[in-house]
Amino acid sequence: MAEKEPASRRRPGSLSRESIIRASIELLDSEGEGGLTFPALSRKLATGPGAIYWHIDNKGALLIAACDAIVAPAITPRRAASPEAAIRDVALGLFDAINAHPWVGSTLMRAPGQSPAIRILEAIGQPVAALGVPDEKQWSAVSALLSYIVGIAGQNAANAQYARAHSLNRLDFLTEVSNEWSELDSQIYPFSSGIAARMLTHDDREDFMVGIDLILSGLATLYNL
Amino acid sequence: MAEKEPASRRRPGSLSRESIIRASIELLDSEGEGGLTFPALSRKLATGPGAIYWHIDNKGALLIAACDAIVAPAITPRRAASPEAAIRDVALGLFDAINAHPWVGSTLMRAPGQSPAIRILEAIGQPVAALGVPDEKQWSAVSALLSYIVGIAGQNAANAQYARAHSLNRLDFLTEVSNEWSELDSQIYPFSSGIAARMLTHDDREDFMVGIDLILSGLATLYNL
DNA sequence: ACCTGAACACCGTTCAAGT
DNA sequence: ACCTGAACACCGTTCAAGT
Repeated sequence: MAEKEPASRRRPGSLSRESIIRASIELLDSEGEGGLTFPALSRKLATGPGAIYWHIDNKGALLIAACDAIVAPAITPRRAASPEAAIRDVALGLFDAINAHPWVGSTLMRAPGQSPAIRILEAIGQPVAALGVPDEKQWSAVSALLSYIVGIAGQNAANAQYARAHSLNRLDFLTEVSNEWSELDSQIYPFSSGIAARMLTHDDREDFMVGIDLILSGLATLYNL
Repeated sequence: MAEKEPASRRRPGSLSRESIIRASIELLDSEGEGGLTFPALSRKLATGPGAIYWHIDNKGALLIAACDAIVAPAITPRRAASPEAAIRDVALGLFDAINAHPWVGSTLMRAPGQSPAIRILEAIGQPVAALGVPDEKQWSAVSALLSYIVGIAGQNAANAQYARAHSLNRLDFLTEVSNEWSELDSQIYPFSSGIAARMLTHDDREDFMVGIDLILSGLATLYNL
């Protein structure tokens, strides 16, 4: 029992990759995207920036690791009734996770091909294949779903970021957007000015799922599923 | 003819909002997303940072203005044969513009509700309405298309950014991604490791249009168009 | 092996001073 | 009205020195 920990005795709460990631997530959640800085992280961990660099490569890698720690549990597959249901589960799990941690949205967007994105690719790819989409069409189908999800994620993140920066709650934010749009010249922007009112009452989560359903429906039609 | 210019005689090539935006675009195109800095911009314009701040609010606004200058001409509506064709025109115009100016992708993503995004909303909203999508479903339909486009845009930007940072051309970049994916454990990542080979030959532009067609097809099915 | 913290290079923004 | 450029606050990263 003297050497349970790998080759070292460390003061309790000492640094580790995991503790750094945990502290980063807390900082990002409480302070927003701009909250993760090395000074702030060093303070929170009661250490110097150099110590952090011993455990991680750089800030980008830290962000991706933090993102991965949120994404992975959000998309763990439940037993779903059908491939469509599995895809909806993954999508909803991600949407809710990103809603709770908006910074995940912008990180996800800036890190295609990295491990969080690959997890999602896989979680969507398997049910898309099970759906019966022809082999050579699977990539474009999965890519469309992934891009759509990431697009929503990024915009939600940007909206949350804006609202935070101006310390607006959701309703105030929506009211502001709605007012701006309704003031657009209705000759030049008939659609945007006309849709402004609906901004106030729309449900992000429902709208998100409509997009998923549109793509799933398109897959069924185009490939006779 | 003495007072053609508004209330001032300026040395040729003097500062103006337009000249600043033009220089910014040149910098972003030639140096990538990180290329737009006030030191670099000041040097290019042979002035000091303070002078630039006389004409623009801050860096964010400058990025959005530069983005807008690319987006606006990219989506000017041609006479299209059908609403579907109009939507495809807008989507392709944007895709090509973002391909030529990858930084537009990440800027677009970070500025929802701003003028570049509203232009796109309008350019897609009008044909979606003309398509016959019921009034109360138009927002979710347009939002889905917009999010998909923005999602693709952001990922393309991130990929271009990565390739530039590692000075890889497109083929080298794809090869690297393909190799990474093919080395994934095929027990845990059957889809991703299986699709790796296709990475090398896929056509971004075609895949992008498949996504648009999936959504359009979904609209036709769900709303009996 | 792991941590400390000063130092470096760089950046966005401000502002008193000029014309 | 418009420009100059020094100064400020802040940040990511490095590294010689410690334990």
